[in-house]
Amino acid sequence: MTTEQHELAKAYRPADFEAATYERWLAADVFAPDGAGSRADASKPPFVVIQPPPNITGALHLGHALTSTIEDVMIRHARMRGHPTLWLPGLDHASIAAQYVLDQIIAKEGESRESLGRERYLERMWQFINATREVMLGQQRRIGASLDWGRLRFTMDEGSARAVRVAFTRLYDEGLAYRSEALINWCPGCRTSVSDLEVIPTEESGTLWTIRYHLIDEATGESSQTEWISVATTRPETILGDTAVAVPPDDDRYKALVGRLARIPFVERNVPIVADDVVDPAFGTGAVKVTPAHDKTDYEIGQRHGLAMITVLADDATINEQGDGYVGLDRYEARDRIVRDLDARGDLEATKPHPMLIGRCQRSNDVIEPRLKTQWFVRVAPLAALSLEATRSGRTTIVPSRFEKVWEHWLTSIHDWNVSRQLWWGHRIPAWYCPDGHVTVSAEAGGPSACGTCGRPAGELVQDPDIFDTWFSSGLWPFSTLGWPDETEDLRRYYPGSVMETGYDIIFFWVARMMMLGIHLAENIPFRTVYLHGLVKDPYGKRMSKTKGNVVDPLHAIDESGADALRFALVHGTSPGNDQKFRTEKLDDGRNFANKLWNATRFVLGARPSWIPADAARVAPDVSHLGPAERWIRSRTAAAIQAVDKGLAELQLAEVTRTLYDAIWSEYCDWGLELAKVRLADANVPAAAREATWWTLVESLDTYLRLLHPVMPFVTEELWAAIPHAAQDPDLLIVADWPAPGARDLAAEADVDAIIELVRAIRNARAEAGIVAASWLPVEVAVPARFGFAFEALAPAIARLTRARPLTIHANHAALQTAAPTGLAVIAGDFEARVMTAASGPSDGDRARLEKELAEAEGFLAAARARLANEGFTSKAPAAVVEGARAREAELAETVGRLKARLAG
RNA sequence: GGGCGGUUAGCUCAGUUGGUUAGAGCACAUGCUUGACAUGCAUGAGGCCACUGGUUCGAGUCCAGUACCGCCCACCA
Repeated sequence: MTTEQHELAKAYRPADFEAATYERWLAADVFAPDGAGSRADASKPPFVVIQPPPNITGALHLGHALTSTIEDVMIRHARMRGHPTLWLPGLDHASIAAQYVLDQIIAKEGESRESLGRERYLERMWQFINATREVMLGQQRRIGASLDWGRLRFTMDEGSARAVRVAFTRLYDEGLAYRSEALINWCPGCRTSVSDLEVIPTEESGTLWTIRYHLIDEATGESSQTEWISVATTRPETILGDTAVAVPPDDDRYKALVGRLARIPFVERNVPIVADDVVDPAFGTGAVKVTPAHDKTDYEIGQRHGLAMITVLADDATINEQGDGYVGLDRYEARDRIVRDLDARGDLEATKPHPMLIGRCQRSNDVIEPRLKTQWFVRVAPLAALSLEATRSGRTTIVPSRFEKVWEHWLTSIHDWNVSRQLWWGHRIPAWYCPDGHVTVSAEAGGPSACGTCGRPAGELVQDPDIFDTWFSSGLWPFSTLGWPDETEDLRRYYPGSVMETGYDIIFFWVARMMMLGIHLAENIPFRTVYLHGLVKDPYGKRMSKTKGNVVDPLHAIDESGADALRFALVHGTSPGNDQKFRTEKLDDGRNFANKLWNATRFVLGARPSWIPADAARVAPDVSHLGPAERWIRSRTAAAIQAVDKGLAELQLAEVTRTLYDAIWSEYCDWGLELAKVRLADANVPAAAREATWWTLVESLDTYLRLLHPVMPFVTEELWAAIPHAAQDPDLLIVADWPAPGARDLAAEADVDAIIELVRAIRNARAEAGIVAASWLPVEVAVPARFGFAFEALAPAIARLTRARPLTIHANHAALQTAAPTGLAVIAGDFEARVMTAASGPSDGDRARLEKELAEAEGFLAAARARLANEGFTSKAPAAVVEGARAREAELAETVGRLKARLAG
């Protein structure tokens, strides 16, 4: 195989290659599990990630970028491990959200839903989404998402449409979907019903009015002027629909009134006084007006007591013909008028401010009105039970597990799902009504040929004008995208999915619905793992929103810092289920890291021993020529592989970036390259050894690029193309093999770590003493026998890093003291050194540093001794811990002794 | 009203099953154009781990409670 010699630019400029790199992946056809460039091992189980299809309403935000990145990390990792991977792209038609956006757009053009009419409105919608579609898909490509574009799906395409029809028909036939009049949440702004989940309880200051309902005199049948019952309400306009007054069952104040009648003002209706447990005697007057058609609790009271249910609001939240005297008034105008009129009648007893929760529409923010409507519902209890069984049995696990509690609670107290919406953009409910009122539900694309009950021809049937809740089609996503209801090869192979990844904010909207519908309709759980990420918040912990103006545009971030930097920033800050605060400085960290890696690679390429050809194929370093530094590098790389594997297995992705950032920057670059640099340039080192050093650098770099690829795919692909490859390597890193775990070399790690500590200590002494950084000074070091070999091997590098000239080695401390009675004293672990300054004896600054070190060491020593003096510790702590404490004590005592000796001398 | 999460350096966050001296990045201070990298290098300063009590030889870590912040759920009109 020929290695494509890729010239590396001097500076890291992501904009110069990211787009081209993505094109190379596309051209190689590596995203699809069965693509031409796939190196998947068909015998391995497929790895399927289910992506929440973003709403086709416009631009993607940071939350989308986070989702795409996390999923791409999972997919790329699985792909490199040789699994056939499926990550299916898609878009959601987002019926209510899309209509809301489009309504605002056409409003600016002076149009409205009504002025356009259904057909033209829908044409306009297609026009709109055709424009946003490419923009949104382009954004996903820019972030590097390796989605299988050949399988792109849209929730309004025919595949989804058919799945919706079949799913609903099946539910209907099984009695799990039904049409009924019930109290639903009505949004006057959107002119549609919405589900309970779409109602946002909002803390607001309202008013609590206490009003009088006069009792009916049992003798005369007339409204009494002396007897009344006082009720408290926050919504006086609903008086018009009152059909009872409810009191607590055993309340002495009201016992005698139960069974009597009260007169509702304005509409002059006589209603019963009933006793009901739900009434709290401590709230308000202890008596409550009952409006069954406009309040959830009242509705239940109404059902229990067989009360009339009178709807007084029209679809636009004005008072309808039931509200005698107030017809046509807006609900709030009617409220004001009614309060005034009550006051005028002398029936307004009290007015006081009242903090309360008001339900607002998630989309339009309009105040939701509960009201009676005939709607389609899905009976979810049996489906919820199946979903609970799936998580309880562990067939599906939720990460993080604390969300299982939330899941349990919601699914055990779930209400039937109102699936019909009085909107236009969406899947039409496949129900037809004949003039006799028969209902025919049909999965046929063209509708039923005749009424299923009486046989009237199709021409006489009228289809339900309503459409489905967006989440109904989203709920079918894991299987509708694989060809369901047909028993396709894809469905067999890729269902259930491996991981369903999304934000915790749509656990009920989407995750629970997929689970319920998947288990029932596709007859298996839709996914084995639910991974929930947190929300991306602004630097102050507030939700990002356009109205707040605190949004960070992912594309802008990519323009500024590169897609890899954005991905790094997002992954670095994420942990399962937890929100992250995002500040743009985080992008700098990612970009700087990529830049560091870029330059490290340039260094390694430039440090190639001249006799190795530039296009040489990769060879493993000759182990017989490895020095301590090389062994250390390899061992640290092996440690990184372990840590990264662990992080990925546990879905602790921030652990992965942390590990790699430290390993690459603080270990490989700061010490690995610095130590190797000297050896590579040292003419005294045999060629074979220098060769081994270089191949070690290449080998570790190669491993780090592979490990980092899932998180930072662009820069790693670009850099990988420039380094030597092994014969079995593919052309592209994206399909290269994931690194195999290697063995640690703890002896080498211990040696080099100790030497690093010495180098740091010498630098510190020099800096504290104010020695000019560039000056070279003689350094004398006492090297304990056990470090002898490693120290000698690394001596040239140590000399360079400490600016020691010459660097003289002594066999023991006594020899050092004799040879170098003066100079800056450096005591680091078992090493002791002297930096020979011109001055003789410890200077004041030197003395201060040593005294500080002594005080510190003495403090630790005292603590160690106290611990060991504690009989409880020595008898109860594990032997290894006690042993460690003893060793620690000895070491500290040694250090203290040497510091004291130095200060005395 | 019920439940969940958070509280560790100025800021953003790590901290494995309790065990030597609590870490990182950014910001800060000082000094460096050291032939990969100033998007950098070196060195340093900076923490009563929210509070109270308990368990333990030993607590940032486990338990109970408190405070504050955030979120979810819920039929006080």
